[in-house]
Amino acid sequence: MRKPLPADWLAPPDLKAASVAQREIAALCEMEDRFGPVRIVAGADTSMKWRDSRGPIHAAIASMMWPPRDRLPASSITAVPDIPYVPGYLGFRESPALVAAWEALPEKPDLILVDGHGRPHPRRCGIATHLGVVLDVPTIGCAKSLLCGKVEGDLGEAAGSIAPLVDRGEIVGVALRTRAKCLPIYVSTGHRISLESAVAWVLKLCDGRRLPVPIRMAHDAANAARRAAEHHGEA
DNA sequence: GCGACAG
DNA sequence: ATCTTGTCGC
Repeated sequence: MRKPLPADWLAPPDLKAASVAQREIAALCEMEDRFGPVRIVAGADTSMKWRDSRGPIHAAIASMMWPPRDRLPASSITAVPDIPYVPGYLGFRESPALVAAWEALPEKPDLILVDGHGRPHPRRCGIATHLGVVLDVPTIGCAKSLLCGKVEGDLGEAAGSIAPLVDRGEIVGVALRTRAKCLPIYVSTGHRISLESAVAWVLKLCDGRRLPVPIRMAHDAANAARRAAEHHGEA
């Protein structure tokens, strides 16, 4: 059994305490491969009303069997976050709902691709790292834009091209051209996986798309949950 | 002090 | 973070 989670890791009283929690989580983040055979791979994402940073969010985790890629029923839940969106604190806004979605899953995934950064974060604790350490599950961060750091060198035009993402002298991730003639995505270690393995998994799961299929699946499931809630007269 | 800022 | 329609390129 694991040690019980510090309350501040998911519900700190203020952003000061949140920053302390992020440094604690970052210290426990593992950037080496530590997982067995992957039988189920998942994507995690949330949806909300446009520009409504205070209302409810809809979190979803969508899984597929690996390697046959058969999709499993997604787990989605609706909850009101403790905080609005604040750059650098996304984990505290979305992780509690994603943890609830995880707990509702009949079969737990062996690897989760998270919509957002892992290591490329001011305190090295993006949502992918946050969720990975809290759940003690291997996670990969996949973001569509930068929070911090800069891409070094030139990114090739071909699909599969990578360029290091450096922040304060540290390689925290890579810009990855998952598809020719598309903007790159930013891939990073979330927890219990190396950057090299993270890139390999993302490429395997993109299937001609800019974003990995599991993330797209989670995105669709979260949107479906939001529309279902709106259809019931909420918000 | 100023600017930048995942979702 | 969302939504819609048309349009363009491979």
